[in-house]
Amino acid sequence: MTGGEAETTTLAAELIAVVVAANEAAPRILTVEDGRALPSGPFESGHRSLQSGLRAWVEERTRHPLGFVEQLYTFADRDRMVGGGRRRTISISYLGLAREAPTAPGTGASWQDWYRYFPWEDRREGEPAAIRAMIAPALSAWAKSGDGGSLRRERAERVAIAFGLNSQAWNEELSLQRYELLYEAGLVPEAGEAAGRACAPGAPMLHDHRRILATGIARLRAKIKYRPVVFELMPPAFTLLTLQRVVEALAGVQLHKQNFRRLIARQELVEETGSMIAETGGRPARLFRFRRAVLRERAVAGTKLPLAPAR
Amino acid sequence: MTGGEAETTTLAAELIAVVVAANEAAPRILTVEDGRALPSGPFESGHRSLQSGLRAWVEERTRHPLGFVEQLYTFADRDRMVGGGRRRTISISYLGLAREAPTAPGTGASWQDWYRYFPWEDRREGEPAAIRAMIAPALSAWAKSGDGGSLRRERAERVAIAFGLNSQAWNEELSLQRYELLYEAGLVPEAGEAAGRACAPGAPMLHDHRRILATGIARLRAKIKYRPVVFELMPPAFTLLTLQRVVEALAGVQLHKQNFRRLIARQELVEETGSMIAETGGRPARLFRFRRAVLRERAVAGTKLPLAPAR
DNA sequence: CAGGCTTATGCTCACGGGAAGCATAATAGG
DNA sequence: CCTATTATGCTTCCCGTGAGCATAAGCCTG
Repeated sequence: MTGGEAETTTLAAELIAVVVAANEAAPRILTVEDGRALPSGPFESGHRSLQSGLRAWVEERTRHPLGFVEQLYTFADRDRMVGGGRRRTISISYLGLAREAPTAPGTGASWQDWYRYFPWEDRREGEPAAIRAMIAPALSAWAKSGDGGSLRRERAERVAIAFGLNSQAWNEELSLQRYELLYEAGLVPEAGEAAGRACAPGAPMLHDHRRILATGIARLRAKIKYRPVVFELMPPAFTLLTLQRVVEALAGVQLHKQNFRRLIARQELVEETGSMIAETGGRPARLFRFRRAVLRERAVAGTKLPLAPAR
Repeated sequence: MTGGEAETTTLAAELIAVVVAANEAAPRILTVEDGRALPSGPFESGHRSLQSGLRAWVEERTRHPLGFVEQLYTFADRDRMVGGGRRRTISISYLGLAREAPTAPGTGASWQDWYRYFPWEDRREGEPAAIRAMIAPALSAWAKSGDGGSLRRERAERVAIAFGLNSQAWNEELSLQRYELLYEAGLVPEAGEAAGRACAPGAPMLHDHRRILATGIARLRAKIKYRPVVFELMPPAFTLLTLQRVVEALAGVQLHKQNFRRLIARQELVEETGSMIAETGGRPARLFRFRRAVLRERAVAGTKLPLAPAR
């Protein structure tokens, strides 16, 4: 690993995208293969950079520019036989934010609610019944089945922290850890345990795409706490309640309304459009727009949302 | 980017490591080429995974295990001619934490203070003279030289935020943004501007290695605020002042002593070894060791250091 | 048209954590 | 014994956050 170009291995590179949109009801993700895979494809020599290849492709499908793109993680697949010899694939995953628009027909692309794949991540209506009824007991059983007391204790501790059991607080950023625990415990179909084994609710995906999606969820949930990225998902004008609903949909938790407004107001993230909207049957709400100026003012500094910092 | 294995491009993959150690005086980084480059090398087919290749190599040189390894960023180099055809190199950079130990002779590896490359990042003694005397004026001139008022304003704003000018607070996590500004403004040798142009102080590195190092610094400075990673850099037993000095060396700022201790104590990150040490000429200090148990207890949860969260 | 329902907004209060500083203890060196 | 230096305990002020109370302003129903 010192001298420059020694016997380098022949490799292929693949880009995988977690493209997120959102409405008040739920975050949405762009999928292919009838909802069973994330959009992905080879990194080609024509691409100027990793990111530009990804951008061009996604924008073509969604007909909307990706407002925000961020690298998630890079990993090397296990060896795969190609033709006669060995070749490894390096997969580079990205998180992108967009506005939902009809997908181009014939591409197999479609938008899906992300809680379809992770029902246990949605705590807006309180703890989902499936956690207490199935996931928690199954994970406890798995923890108890470990060899040796220290392994058992460690597993039990990880489960408690990740799922907020035993008086631990729920931390919405741990979506990846939760998926990994379920995988290790053989509670998701992707783990390929003996057929017939009971699995946690939630639609599976091909390969490790659900794992990548969990990574994207975790990253986005962490990011909205200190960067004004939610607005990439909002329409040009919106009410404060709509904004709150979208944040809640992403975070999977409910927020205190007055405090949410106070925080948004104090940071001057939005400005009034001047118009009002009355479509909810209640008092009409003012419409706001994102203050684009904050992107410059705080290009690198932060913002805050009323979600407790990750413990 | 839909169908699996279309015309994939032939690629090479390279691993680049930012390996950090630290003492009370300054953080140290592992370099090669007489301090002019970061250790790097091809990703070989023998490696089980990206990370394991990196680990093995570094541990061989430093004779110490890497306690903590984290991926930084992946990027694709511009096309490079290899033999007759085109080949692109994908570079995957990593941050690793280690304890400093003599490097194996003959490898060209050596440890260097990281402030040697980034003198402007060290504010432990207050704002370095070079910022006010040279960097700030040069960046202001660069901002004013932009075409168009909005570009000028944007540049001035970026400079002010990154370097804490105009009553902005200094944010130690912005080391990458600071380096990028200096690069854009042609104030570092790597930018390859017309020779003879005045440059900011600080030793340059080959290729884009100083940029990668800046990325590693930013990541580490952010990380120590919510994960107990500092202890990877500490000897088995240490005084609280030593711990504080190391944190200060990494963050490049001074901390309030009493508050630092209170925070460490409250989180139960350390436990007394029982012995004392008197080598400073003052009252003898108690020796502490890291409570390894917190790695399990808070495998995914956090810790806090008395560094203001990134605004 | 009154009353009820729903959503929007303003304001208060208590609590906890963080920033800064005061005060005291314990050692080495002249 | 006095001074310099470092260790440690405690207090005080301030501000952000969490949680609610109260009121405004529409729509809908009987």
